[in-house]
Amino acid sequence: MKISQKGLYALQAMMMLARRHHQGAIKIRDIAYEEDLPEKFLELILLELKNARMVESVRGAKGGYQLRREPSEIHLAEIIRLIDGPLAPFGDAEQLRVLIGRDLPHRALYQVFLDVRDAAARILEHTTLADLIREPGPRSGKSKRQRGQKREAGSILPMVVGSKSD
Amino acid sequence: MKISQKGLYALQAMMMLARRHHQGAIKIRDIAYEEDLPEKFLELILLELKNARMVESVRGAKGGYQLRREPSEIHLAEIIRLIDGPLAPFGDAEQLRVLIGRDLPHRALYQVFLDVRDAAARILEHTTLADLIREPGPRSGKSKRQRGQKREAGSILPMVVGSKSD
DNA sequence: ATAAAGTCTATTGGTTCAGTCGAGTTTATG
DNA sequence: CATAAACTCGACTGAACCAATAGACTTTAT
Repeated sequence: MKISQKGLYALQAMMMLARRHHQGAIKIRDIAYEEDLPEKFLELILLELKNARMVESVRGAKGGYQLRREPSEIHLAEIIRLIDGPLAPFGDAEQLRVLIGRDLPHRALYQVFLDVRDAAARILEHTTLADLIREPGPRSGKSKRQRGQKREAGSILPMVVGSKSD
Repeated sequence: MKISQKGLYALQAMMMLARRHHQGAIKIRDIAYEEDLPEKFLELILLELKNARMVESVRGAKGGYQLRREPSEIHLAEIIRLIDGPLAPFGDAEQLRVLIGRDLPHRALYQVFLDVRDAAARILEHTTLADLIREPGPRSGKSKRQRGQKREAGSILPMVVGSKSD
């Protein structure tokens, strides 16, 4: 799964709307300005998010966009699937399961692909916009971890300084 | 990370060479025929794999390609990085670490991206061609799991029949 | 010599990506 | 009720990338 520039913009816009969830409709222009996104392109993205019923629009003067659900009810996987397609690194999960069943010489390979997609899904289907908008800055060393959610797992692991892993 | 058709071809070709690792150089034509890959395109891919020192070529009549290392020493991540780039779903690991350090409003988002790439890396950097070429068919219900390697983890999990997960 | 094989550069047709334009519709407000 | 602010929607574009092909060239076994 590759996240495109458009996908990143969508995620940024949704984070911004989540941060201002209490403030009613936010103008496209304000989102574009604050997140530094191309306005016309953002317009297109918000339209898609609206058709997918993740946000709603208010038309006319004083209009704008707002989330249709609580930030804690919007998972990153939804947004990414909408804009960039399936989470699997090749094809989609259903297709991979078929290939694992039919293509004997390559089934082990497709099983690895499916394992990778499952690992990504486990993360992205459990992380919500609400998870992303707490602790805006690095202040306050210990922030309370609510409900045993994962998060920060990667950053706790010992990290070699010049790892150059990619 | 998205695996392209070209990336899949590369993985298939490498699996085929791993299966015949004992047989010396294999002709491009034979690989193309047996794996059903476009011959001229495969030629290009093998050249790249050669420049990356994963395979070596023998020129002239009786020539062909063969692995340069044992199948158990060739990790899927190497092949995928060569053909399709970094494992991260956006940018690469180094870049993400910089963004996590600098882009405070979005650091949580980039951390999730990094978690996804780490999850993929854990799988793809530990799976080798040797892992893929054992048990060609579904025969022999129990195959010996060597050295506590993961594998098959996904397929053991309870799977809802009509999951439609992507 | 020559046929069989890999090497290498160029090119092509198609698709996706990132983004722009502009005409249209809706609505708050004076 | 005029109008400006805002969303809606379809068309379009240039660049990059993808999958694949073509063809000339070099190397080597026999």
